[in-house]
Amino acid sequence: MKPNVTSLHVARLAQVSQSAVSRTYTPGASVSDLTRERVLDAAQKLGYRPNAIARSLITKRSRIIGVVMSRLDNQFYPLVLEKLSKRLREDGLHVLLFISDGGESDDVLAEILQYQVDGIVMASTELSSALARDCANAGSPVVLFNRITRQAANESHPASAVTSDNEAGARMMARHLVASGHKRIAYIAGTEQSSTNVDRERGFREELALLGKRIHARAVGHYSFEAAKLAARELFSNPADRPDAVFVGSDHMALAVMDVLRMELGLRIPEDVSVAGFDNVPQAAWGAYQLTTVEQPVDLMIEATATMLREQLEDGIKPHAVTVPCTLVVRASTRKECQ
Amino acid sequence: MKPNVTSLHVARLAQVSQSAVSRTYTPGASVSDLTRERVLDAAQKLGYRPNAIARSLITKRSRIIGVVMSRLDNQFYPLVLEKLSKRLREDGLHVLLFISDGGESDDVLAEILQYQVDGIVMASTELSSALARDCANAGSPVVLFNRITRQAANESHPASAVTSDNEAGARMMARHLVASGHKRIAYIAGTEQSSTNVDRERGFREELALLGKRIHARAVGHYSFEAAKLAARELFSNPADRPDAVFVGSDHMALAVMDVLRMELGLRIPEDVSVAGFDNVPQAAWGAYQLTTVEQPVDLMIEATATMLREQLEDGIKPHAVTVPCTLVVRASTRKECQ
DNA sequence: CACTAAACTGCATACGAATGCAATTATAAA
DNA sequence: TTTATAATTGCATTCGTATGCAGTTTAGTG
Repeated sequence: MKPNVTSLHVARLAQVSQSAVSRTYTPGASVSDLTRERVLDAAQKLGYRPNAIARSLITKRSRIIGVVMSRLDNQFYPLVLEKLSKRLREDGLHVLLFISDGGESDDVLAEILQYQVDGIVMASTELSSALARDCANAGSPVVLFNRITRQAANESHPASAVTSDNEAGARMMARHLVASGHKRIAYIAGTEQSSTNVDRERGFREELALLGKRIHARAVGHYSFEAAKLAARELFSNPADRPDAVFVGSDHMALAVMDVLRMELGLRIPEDVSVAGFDNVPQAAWGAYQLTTVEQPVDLMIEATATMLREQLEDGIKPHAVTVPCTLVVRASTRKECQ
Repeated sequence: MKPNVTSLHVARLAQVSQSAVSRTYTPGASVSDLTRERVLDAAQKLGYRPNAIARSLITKRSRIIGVVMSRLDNQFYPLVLEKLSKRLREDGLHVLLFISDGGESDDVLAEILQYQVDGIVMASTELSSALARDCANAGSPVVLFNRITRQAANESHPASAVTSDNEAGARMMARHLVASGHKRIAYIAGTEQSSTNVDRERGFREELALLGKRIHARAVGHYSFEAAKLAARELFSNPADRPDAVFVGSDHMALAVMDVLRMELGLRIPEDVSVAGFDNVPQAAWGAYQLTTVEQPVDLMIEATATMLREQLEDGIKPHAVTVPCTLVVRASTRKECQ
């Protein structure tokens, strides 16, 4: 049923050795043009394709990168995935995808490691020290994407990290909101212990403090659409003390917040309340939202990820952390002047 | 640096043969409890993980499914990907992801086949006959997801297909729009030669005909956000002959259309024009859009895909086509009564 | 207690390609 | 033309695990 054609079959037809066939498909190996031609000819006739599995077994390189994600409902991540996949393909790498909702990340990692992946990109969970050690032992470089652990910055820690400058981004937003005259500025957090949230909240809080302000009200949205709706209802339940601006920890949540403010509470944006987010997902630019936000430079982050993987794979460079700059994107969801 | 621990190392430590180690990790193999325990013990100590690559080489099962996607910007697909990945994992299968923008699907397929995948899910392109043959020769069942070829329905063709009943869905929408009194009904097509568009457009056209109506105006949006905007501008450029409803070939495009109608043309939805889509992506339910649409039952489609793969893998069942029913989801973007 | 069946174990080999090594051939230098 | 050198080639082995086979132990039965 599946009479796999192997390099040996090709070799026989081409009247050369199996080695010659192998060398034909190994860039940089020593084969004469004549031999190569005969091999390719025979391969063509037989419909031969080198078996990547067998190759991996002996080279100890699978050319597979394990990518762990959760929350593909937040458009930020599908875009990352798309670009990452394309970018890695340029380096001859392929993506083995795992969707993990958090809890079972240990199992997921075990499965990934079985496939002898050349590297791992984690865009879902923080990496526990135990897991990081496992990966290091397995010889698989790990890149944390859009998250960082305290240890990752530390040279001795075996995981790299790529993040945008979340703290600086949040500071920009703080300045923007204050400069446009907002007085009662609220914050809706993502997952509280996540590094992105910690950094964004810290930057926001500290910059407000520098400007003589403070976070007027706060709720937690866990980076989830539904939880963000609840958070919005909570923050705006008391009309007497309603925020005049709310900085939301991610666009995904911010869009949910806007829906609640407008549809449920009948508030106008930005006249009654300004809303700002973080990420700059495509929907933030949609006409009905026009969300002011902080852009995370996905392309740069992807490039950094790919570079880091390659460096660690080929040059044995030590894991380290890379941070790329954010940009403020002002749209119509925050008002310019405010009295 | 990467002193891979193999079954042989475990065997030595556990004082058993390598076979015993292998059998411990092979469900259904014959090992005594004592032996298994010793093996697991030793494995634990050494941090052993079976090498999936080596296993695949000999079993000729990689437990990898190649998934080809494009357009992750259309939220429908990330959700499919997420659910598919989770569902396949339940069957012990993993997803090797490829993003293809169309043209290079031949190359992509070649790379996929090198990994000896157990099956392929194509959610990007139609499958050319040549490629289908390649896959069949390689022994990899192919499931076309949300697309179908004429031949796929044919028993002799080597590719399966999972689709929703696009034609019936479009018919529902035609009835809905006519029943609510719309007179000048436009259609914005997706990629014209795609099976989804062909089926949707046919169903829509034919049902309108049954109701004594016809498509009043038509443009093409290529399933792209930007192209849909152009299409909307084109259709609504002449105020004298403006459609009073537009059925858009996908939600992704429909949302773009709504933006143009409201932001650029100052039209009210649904008072001035009704808009309807297809897919029922999460954003369709968002407050600012509330898009009437036809729901494609993703869960059923995923289940059908997983089942089909398993059947073809394990039971050698022939490829075939599965169609699951759609549902009309009426929201606020289409008006109820119209005079 | 004897005897058959079942469960278990280890040996040896296979999966398909890559690669060090030695042998051979082609090329360049003298 | 001769010799030194580089390029090419095939042989044999290796990667880590699964599995048929034959031998051994255990359990089951009368």
